[in-house]
Amino acid sequence: MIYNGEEVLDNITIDCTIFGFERNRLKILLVKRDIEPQKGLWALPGGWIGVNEDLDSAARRLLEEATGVRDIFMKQVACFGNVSRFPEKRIITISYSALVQPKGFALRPGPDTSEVSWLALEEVPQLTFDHNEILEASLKTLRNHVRHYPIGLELLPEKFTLSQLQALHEAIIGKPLNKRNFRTKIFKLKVIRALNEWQKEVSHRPAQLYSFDKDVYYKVVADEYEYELVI
Amino acid sequence: MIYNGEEVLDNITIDCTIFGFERNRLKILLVKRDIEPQKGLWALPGGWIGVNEDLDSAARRLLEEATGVRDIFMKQVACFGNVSRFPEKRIITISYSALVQPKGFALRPGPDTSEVSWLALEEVPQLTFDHNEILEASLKTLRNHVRHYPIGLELLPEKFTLSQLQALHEAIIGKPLNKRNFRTKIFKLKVIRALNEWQKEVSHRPAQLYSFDKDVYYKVVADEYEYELVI
DNA sequence: ACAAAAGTGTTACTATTACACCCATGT
DNA sequence: ACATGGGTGTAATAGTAACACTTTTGT
Repeated sequence: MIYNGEEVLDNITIDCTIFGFERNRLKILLVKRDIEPQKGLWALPGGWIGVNEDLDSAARRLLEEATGVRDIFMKQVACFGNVSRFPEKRIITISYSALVQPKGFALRPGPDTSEVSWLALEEVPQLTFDHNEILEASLKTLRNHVRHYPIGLELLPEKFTLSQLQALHEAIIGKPLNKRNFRTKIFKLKVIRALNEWQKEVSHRPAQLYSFDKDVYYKVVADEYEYELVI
Repeated sequence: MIYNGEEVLDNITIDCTIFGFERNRLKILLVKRDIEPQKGLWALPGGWIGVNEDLDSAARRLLEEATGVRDIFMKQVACFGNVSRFPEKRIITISYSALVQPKGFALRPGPDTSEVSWLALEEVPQLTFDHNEILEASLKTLRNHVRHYPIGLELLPEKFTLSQLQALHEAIIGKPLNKRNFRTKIFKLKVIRALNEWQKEVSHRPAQLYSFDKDVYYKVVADEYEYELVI
């Protein structure tokens, strides 16, 4: 099949669930579909895979074309391919997901989309096809991840306060955490480093700023590989 | 594309990584490929997806056709689709995985396979295409699972000893565990129940037999959903 | 009596939880 | 002075890790 001048696989697509964190809310990057079917509905950004394109590269290209968001590290989440998920023909969709800081990207709609925007998780409307399900799956994966691994390097600014980090965790898991105990836990992991800097111009005691220690962070995240029995 | 009289998608396949546990060794269900290309090499069981078949159903059907193993619960693991992974044309493979007790199944090769067998993990040879990678991915997922959730209901006989359960954990994570502490941990989870029965005809003190409490087991495994922050 | 594997007691240490409290800033 | 969040102390409880020891069977 030819699409926008390129030869693409005609029965497989990629869709991306991009999470952002802004003003203490978890957000999702969505596009407004500008072609039939389901024109006008919001959708996860994605599209067709080129015949000579690896899956990860296709995901990167498609995300950039549809939204302008580029150079981020996405991970495969799952594959959706039931017979009835798509109205006209059998299409199998591979979903990818990533975490980013919305502030860092200039959004720009692609050829098939009229709008691109970050929507707060609680305000996500009905999406095209089975995209709500795909989003749910990514969210579940993210929530599972945050239980066992540190998070935030991709979602927070370079320098952040402990309250921001806590708010991020709370936004993801959807419930409040105890300040004292949250801090103890985070410090124990040694993934963040206190800076000699403080918040400015806030009408309360300024919070100290922290940064992730990237070496430690990546090592801890990667110990998906060093197994102890936790259960 | 028509395959064995059925219309199938011509660029997507499913392959299954089935883990078994026997004589304290982790085993993999493999088939010997009997068609070109790569005839004679061992492979993960799988095949083409029917045009009117959901992914999960296709996985079940394909596993049964290729090996005789049926009625087991498989889970999707990942999707492999790089351009060069398959020699002749672009094929995308969705991998599924499950845990079973080898004893329970009569193996029977399918139309394209000359042999079916359980091979110990350490003895898995070079497989067709990128099947070694697919197996690695499933193994990694299994190892990750066993860190956080109880395991064994599908892999052990109805009644088992604590040493068997420990050996299973050791086989999966690949290192020895302390008996005392393993037991304390397992009991704390409340997923197993002591029976009023003991091993027979062993030349040492007979071990007590246990069973999984299925209700509790499934509840604990399913609390993928009840998030506390563990990190 | 001995080998082999099953099974238990105990202790030092670390982590978790739940509170209560103090601190620094802008208005 | 006070509201607002930032930040700390502490004590009871629970979980972890390591090691030594006892028990029950067949030979």
